[in-house]
Amino acid sequence: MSAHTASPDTRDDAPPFRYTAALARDIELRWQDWWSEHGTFETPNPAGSLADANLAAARGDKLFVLDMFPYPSGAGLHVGHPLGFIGTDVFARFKRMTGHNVLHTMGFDAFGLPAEQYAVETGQHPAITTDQNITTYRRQLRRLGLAHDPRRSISTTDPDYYRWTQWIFTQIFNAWFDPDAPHDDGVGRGKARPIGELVAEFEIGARPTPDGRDWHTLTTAEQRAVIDGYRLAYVSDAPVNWCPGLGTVVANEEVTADGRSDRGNFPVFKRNMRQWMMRITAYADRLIDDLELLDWTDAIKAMQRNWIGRSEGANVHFPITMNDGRAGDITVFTTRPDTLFGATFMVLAPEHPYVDELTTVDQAAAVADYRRQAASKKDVDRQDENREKTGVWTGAYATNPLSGEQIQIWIADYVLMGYGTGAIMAVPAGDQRDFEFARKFGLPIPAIQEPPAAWFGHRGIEPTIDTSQWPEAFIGDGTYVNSSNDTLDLNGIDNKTDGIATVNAWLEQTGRGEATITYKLRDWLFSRQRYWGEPFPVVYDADGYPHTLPDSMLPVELPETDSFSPRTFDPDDEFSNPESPLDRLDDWVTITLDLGDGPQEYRRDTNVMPQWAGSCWYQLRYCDPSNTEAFIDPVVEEYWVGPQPDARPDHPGGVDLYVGGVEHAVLHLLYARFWHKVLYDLGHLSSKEPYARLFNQGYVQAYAYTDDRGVYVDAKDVEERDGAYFLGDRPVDREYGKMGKSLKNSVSPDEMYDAYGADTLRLYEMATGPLDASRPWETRDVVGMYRFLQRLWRNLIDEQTGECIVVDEPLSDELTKQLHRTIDVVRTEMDALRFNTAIAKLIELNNAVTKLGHTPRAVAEPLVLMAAPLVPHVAEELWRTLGHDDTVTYLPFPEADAQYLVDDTVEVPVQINGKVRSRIVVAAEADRATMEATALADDKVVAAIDGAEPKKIIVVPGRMVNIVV
RNA sequence: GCCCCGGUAGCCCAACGGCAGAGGCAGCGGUCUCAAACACCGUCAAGUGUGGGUUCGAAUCCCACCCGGGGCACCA
Repeated sequence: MSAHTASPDTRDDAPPFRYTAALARDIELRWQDWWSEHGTFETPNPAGSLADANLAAARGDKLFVLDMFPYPSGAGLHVGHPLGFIGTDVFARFKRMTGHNVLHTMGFDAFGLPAEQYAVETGQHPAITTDQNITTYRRQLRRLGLAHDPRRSISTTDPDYYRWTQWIFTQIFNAWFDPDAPHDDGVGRGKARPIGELVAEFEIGARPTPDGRDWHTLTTAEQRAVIDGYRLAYVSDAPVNWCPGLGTVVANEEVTADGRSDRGNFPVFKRNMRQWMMRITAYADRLIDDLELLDWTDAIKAMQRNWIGRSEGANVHFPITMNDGRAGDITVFTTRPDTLFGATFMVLAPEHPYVDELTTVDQAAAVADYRRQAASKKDVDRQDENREKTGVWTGAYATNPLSGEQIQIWIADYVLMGYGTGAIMAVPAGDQRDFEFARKFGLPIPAIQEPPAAWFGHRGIEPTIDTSQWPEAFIGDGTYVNSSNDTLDLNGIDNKTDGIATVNAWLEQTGRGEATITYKLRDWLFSRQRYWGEPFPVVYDADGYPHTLPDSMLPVELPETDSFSPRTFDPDDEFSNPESPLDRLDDWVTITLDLGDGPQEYRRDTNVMPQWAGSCWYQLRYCDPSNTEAFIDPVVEEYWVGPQPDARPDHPGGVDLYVGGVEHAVLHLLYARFWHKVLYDLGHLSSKEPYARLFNQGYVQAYAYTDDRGVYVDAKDVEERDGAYFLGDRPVDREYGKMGKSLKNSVSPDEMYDAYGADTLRLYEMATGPLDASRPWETRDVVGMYRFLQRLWRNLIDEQTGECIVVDEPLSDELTKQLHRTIDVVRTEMDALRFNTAIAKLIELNNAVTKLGHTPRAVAEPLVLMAAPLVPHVAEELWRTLGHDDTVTYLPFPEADAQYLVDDTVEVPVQINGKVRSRIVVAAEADRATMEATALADDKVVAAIDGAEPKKIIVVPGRMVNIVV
């Protein structure tokens, strides 16, 4: 529907000074140059290289507005990308005009898989493609007229930037998590401390070594091993997600629900490998608890809570006897210790280490067979909920610690080794999976709670504790039955909370178990076997122990090489092995350094960091981009992102407004919060959270079309005929989805600049709906905003001569009122990011001016100033035309005079029985009695009531009257 | 299955529990034009997804359900 994007004014007889696309282009390019030359959007800092403390104070209160870090894609921008960028720009510009020192800039998240994949596809070095893409992005963003401070724009690929990413890594590596350390604010415990303090505790014997030996009797290597086991960044040999199709391992957060990589959609396999991990699990509680301090949507908070998956319950020890006669116990994790009396069997994951030691001779063949089957299944398949339950008995028994009964030990693949302890107690009466399993294998299902009558009612059965009558397990609050032993009695308790507390106390008292918490969150797999990322600032000594490099040796620059392509494999080749491109660079890998013990030969780490590393702290660098002494000056940090106790006593600090899509809920947003908290704990930051307020913008969606093979075709080439859609002669099917490359439904902003100009595009994107709503792109609707700008222009400028035609005459009372009401609403709506309603009010005011036939200066000037955040170029031009010579950027936003916001008289509806039957005009401050009397005297009301006696009369002063008859 | 978000005119969207309409698109009629496009002026348009409930009064609050979008899911 390329025809739609042609400019509406293609004729050649347009008035010479009409606001056309060509004129808009001229104005926009001119002002963009002017802003650059004058450094209009440069924002002063309180200290450091960008300091101008006086100017900062003059600008007003600080405000940090941030867009999610864009990846500069090779395809350039489409009109969906800038939705959030324009929103933050309008907000930031508005706030500048209401007395704020606003920090707003944009850099590039240019390391990582997408950038590298693009380079591999195009056969060019990623450094080249990345530079090109950033250049394209900068051009397209500049063309939008975004008021960014260009001095603060950074790229994660700049050595000056990743020097500090590497420095932060060394901070994390050289730190450990002390679960007992009190927080700085005195509330709660658990924080990161420098690793040196741990060493000191071992040395003076304040902390016992893991195996109890005296620290000083350990060999140096043993001491290293102990210390490394505490670090927040550590090398671990554990199950990781190996993705042969990408040639690298990836984090849990990068694996989709169906077991594939979120980049490239390749299969992912669980494999034991030696990899760098980040101990994010240590922060699980704080990452959940501090969500309370954040002004984020409930949806995002829920996603983070869900991902961290904190689950409170108890570990319970079930005594067993091994095949060799040794006594032991199997520990299970349960969230329902109150149902322990109903545990009639136990299920181990097939991989559980005790299986061999428990399986009886009779069952050995069946168990071996089952384990083989389970091993051949992928995790994804094992987790398909609809699968029929399978499992085999090991032949062994455990003792239920509460009932004392002997219960069978089974293995089944619905129990996962990676969660809890890899073993469960099965309570078939109280857990649906266990219920199904017990039914299938004929295991006992004793009732341990009596469900409420309603439960039976819903299922159409009579209340009974004979579970053979039950269609499913009962989960909820019910009165306990069959739940007592000599020292514990739950019978009669009617709710879970009390039941759980009672059992937990008994477990701890008797040593049979203890209350505990488990998490779904795993440690963050941090190394990638790729080229295009930050090298680890790590070398290994002759004994294989890792050392971080001192600050003076940073950055570790990514070595130049032409063989940057990773070794990738058949995506299904599970048993392939990663090969990092840096491994091939022998000259680089081997290095002689003096790390304090004299020159020695070391081997560099050849992994690179994941894409998410650079985005964990970029907003801090925006604050202080050229600091060579620190990643951020503490004074600057406190100014821009420090806590604001005036706003609320427990304000955590962080960016004032962060706008981006919802897709980073458990990736970037979780990792960034984690790094921020570590840096806070180590005393480098005053803020404990990176993003105080998060706003999720909607997506721009568009129709997409598939041909008869189901392949997407270019939406631009599709035509509509008689309600059907065709590509040439071939009919195509219409779909609808997020604009982008994959659906081939992108519209480029360049097309919009050519047809209408950037101001129209900005206005259209903001007018189509509230910022958090997804909306369809309709190119043919854009013209509405273009017409508005043309009318605004025509109200101020003669289209034939280009002269300013505003007149100096007083405003009518009516227009004065409308102006002040508009100001009032526009201020409120812009402040709340509801630009669509602000725009509607401006159009209304402009339409009123149009009707006047001439434009008084007293309305023209505030109209231009109010439009300025939305359409900055044309606003600057009109402001010039009005005879001023300053930029509108820092002019005060118009203020409404309260006296014009109230009416002397109001028209209010009169309802009879809730239906509007008439309207009356009363004084605005008329009291109830006056309104009631006026209403009852109204002709239509008299007629409607028809002599009936009102039963009740409701009067809302200034609003309405309702007469009930 | 569970958790979020949303369903108002042909379309996109407004509406402190109080007159369903601010704005835009499309449609229709007109002005301009040889004609058209552009521009301008005017105009039409739904009773708010469905069913209950609370209330003097419900798009708005509550309950159940339907539809669309997003997230999570043998998590013990």
